[in-house]
Amino acid sequence: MSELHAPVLGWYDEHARDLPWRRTSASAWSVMVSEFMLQQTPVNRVLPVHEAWLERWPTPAALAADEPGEAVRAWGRLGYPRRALRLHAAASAIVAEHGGEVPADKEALLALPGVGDYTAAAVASFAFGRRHVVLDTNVRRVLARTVTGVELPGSSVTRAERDLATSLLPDDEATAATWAVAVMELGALVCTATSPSCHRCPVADRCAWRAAGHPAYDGPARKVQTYAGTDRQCRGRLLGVVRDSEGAVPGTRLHAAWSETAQRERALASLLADGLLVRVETGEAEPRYALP
DNA sequence: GACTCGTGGTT
DNA sequence: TAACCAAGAGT
Repeated sequence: MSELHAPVLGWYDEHARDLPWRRTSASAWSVMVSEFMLQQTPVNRVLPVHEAWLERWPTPAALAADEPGEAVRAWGRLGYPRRALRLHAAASAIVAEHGGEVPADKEALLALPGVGDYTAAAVASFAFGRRHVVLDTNVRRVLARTVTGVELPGSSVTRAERDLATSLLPDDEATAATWAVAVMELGALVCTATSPSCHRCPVADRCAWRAAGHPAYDGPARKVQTYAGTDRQCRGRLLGVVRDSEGAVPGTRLHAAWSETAQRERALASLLADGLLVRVETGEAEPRYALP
């Protein structure tokens, strides 16, 4: 038992947020939906969409029976709308291959569309109490600071990092599952990226980064994600036009949404390639575009 | 590994 | 205010 366990578990017991997907009444499907939505997206923006989603599609079968375009529409402005498409595809796979029940095995979860190492471990751990290393940006930051003594983890997960996380995972299955969510919560609420609240941290007295005097990050420059004027912004603008419309939208509407032709055409082509939009032949000269 | 893929709040 | 960042996945 690491000396980090007891204080972190105790802190979590007292300070954990009451999130819908954490309640004992929450289904594995609720947990899985939350994990898809939380990929690169803050909790506060996920909450209302998650609630509406579960009310409309309480099971994987319910979602699979609906059009993928409806998932894209219900995704709203969460961002990265391909996640909506993948969640729909994952629901279909769960119906086709798992009898409509979210699988509990990490390997089975990993085989689903849109489920990577993090999400597979998170669903197995949070929904089914399985023992897995759940390594997200929060956990990586907490371990980087408390154990390694640096402000921030590197750009990608290293072998050493995974070994460290594995060595800290409690042996007992139930304790391991609670530990996973507790470390994550500590990173989300206290050991935050830009302004950590060390005075509220249960392991501040044994934090290597704090003991070293909070040395600043000195690794390679972290990539800054620009947005204005990018293809991503253009795609978002175009998809938004169709998402907020009743039926198929004529190309002129897209033209009005983004004036630069070359970029608009490129973005439209990529949206069609991703399956986020489909071309609807009208018999007229001008094609229309709709959700799939 | 490096890149792409949305959106909006915070500093 | 421009930069930073938020429970990653897929190519």
